[in-house]
Amino acid sequence: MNRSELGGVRLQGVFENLSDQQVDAVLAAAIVRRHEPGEVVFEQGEEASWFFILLFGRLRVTQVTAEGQQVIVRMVNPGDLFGIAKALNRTDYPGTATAVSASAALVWPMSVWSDFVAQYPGFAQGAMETMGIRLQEAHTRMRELATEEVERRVAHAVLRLGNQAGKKEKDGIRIDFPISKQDIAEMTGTTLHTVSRILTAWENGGLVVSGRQKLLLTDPHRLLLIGDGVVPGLL
Amino acid sequence: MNRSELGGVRLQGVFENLSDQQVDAVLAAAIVRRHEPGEVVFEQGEEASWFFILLFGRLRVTQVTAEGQQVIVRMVNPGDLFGIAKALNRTDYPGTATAVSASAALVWPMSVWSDFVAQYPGFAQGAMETMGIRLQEAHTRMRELATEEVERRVAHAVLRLGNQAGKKEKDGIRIDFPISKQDIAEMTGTTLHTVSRILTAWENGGLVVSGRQKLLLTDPHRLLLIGDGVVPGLL
DNA sequence: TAGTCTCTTTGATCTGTAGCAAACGCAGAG
DNA sequence: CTCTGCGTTTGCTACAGATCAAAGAGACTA
Repeated sequence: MNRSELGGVRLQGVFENLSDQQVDAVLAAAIVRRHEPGEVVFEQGEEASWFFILLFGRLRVTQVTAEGQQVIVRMVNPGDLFGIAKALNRTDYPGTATAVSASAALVWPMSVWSDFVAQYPGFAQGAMETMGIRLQEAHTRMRELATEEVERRVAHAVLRLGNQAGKKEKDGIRIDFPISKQDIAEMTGTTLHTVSRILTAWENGGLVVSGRQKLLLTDPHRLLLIGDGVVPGLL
Repeated sequence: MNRSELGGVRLQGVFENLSDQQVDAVLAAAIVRRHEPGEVVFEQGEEASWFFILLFGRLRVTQVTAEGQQVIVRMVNPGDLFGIAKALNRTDYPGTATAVSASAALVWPMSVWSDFVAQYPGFAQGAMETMGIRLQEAHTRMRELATEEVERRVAHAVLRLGNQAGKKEKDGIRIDFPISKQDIAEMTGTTLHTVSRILTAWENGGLVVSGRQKLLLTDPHRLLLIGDGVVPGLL
């Protein structure tokens, strides 16, 4: 087994440039934590005492506005480094991480962060890479929110979900964790009502099959066309 | 003079942990480039051959969507590291940087990036800090775009401009570079028409004085209250 | 000083999407 | 198997803000 993997999970490059002994040392400093669906891994504003790599399962990272509206910042997928407040120069977590399916993560005390950065060049590099990816995703979503109408944003959102957490089935791509209309609304800056209307229109058009917390993309290609505005949209 | 400054400009921590000799070596590898208002420093999609630190002036970083709509991703202020495509693992620039006032920047060939990262721990650290700040800003704007109505977003945008590029005058805070309604619209995901209406309402309420590419914040405190939704807004 | 260009203002209309309200239906609990 | 709750659907209404249109006003140019 390649040491930059663990149980078949690619660890987002963080261990890429480490020797086997180094990987062992890093892993020795970690503990494993399991979380059931709905469990909170860490909470917005809480002191950032730990950072994590997700081994399996799925997390949702949210922020709440001053008025109490929730926004889903991103989903955390297996192999992802998360809870890295230190990389943002913060002492508290800027968001709340909640398990949406049964999950397990490697956990390190934040106190070892600086050591890891100092001792393992590949670690700092991996962390930077993670941030680069997130920054580009954030810019993409900013652009979408600023310029696209709701239906296109929803199309892009479900396609992203399909890429990150899609399980290929014979009749389409199934989103691999329970996802509600409310969730999709919080990813796209709209309401669950509008999401519901859009998805029923898509279902009638044969683009998706959606049920209670379930979503199957039956025609990703046409969804992409809608997302990119090449094609009018069904609502 | 502190070596982490240059001409009084704080260089965003990038040189923070370097010795004087190291700073000299880094500076020796740089050239200086000047740009007049309207000049393009680098263009979206272009091969990323250089990275920069702004010495003085002001730049606007934009992205254009497939449909040709422009979005202002951020403003670049003196001391800021920018054009760091390498940190995003990219070979091209993801956006276009345009000078909005007479500017000068230190310029390094991108080929030295890896050397700097390898040789100067403080450099990597500074780059990471830069990305951390940008990531948080991007999340803030995502949240705003997803949850706030236009007037509040515009309030937040002009306050940000005031903080980054505000010159204190006796009757308020002047935005230190030419800024059009169109610009503000592209920062907030709206149209110049709506921005114009909002600003005239604010001007009537004594919150700002706005002219052709000019903006003076006369009551930042009330603007903050509007931005945070504590107070209704004037439109 | 007139002329032109670009940025800005303002009015009138149109519409996408939020908000409200209520019914529906699947899924787990007892 | 029924009860209960939460996620969902759907109709109706309201309005923020986009769009369309056109005039106004600084600022630079000849």
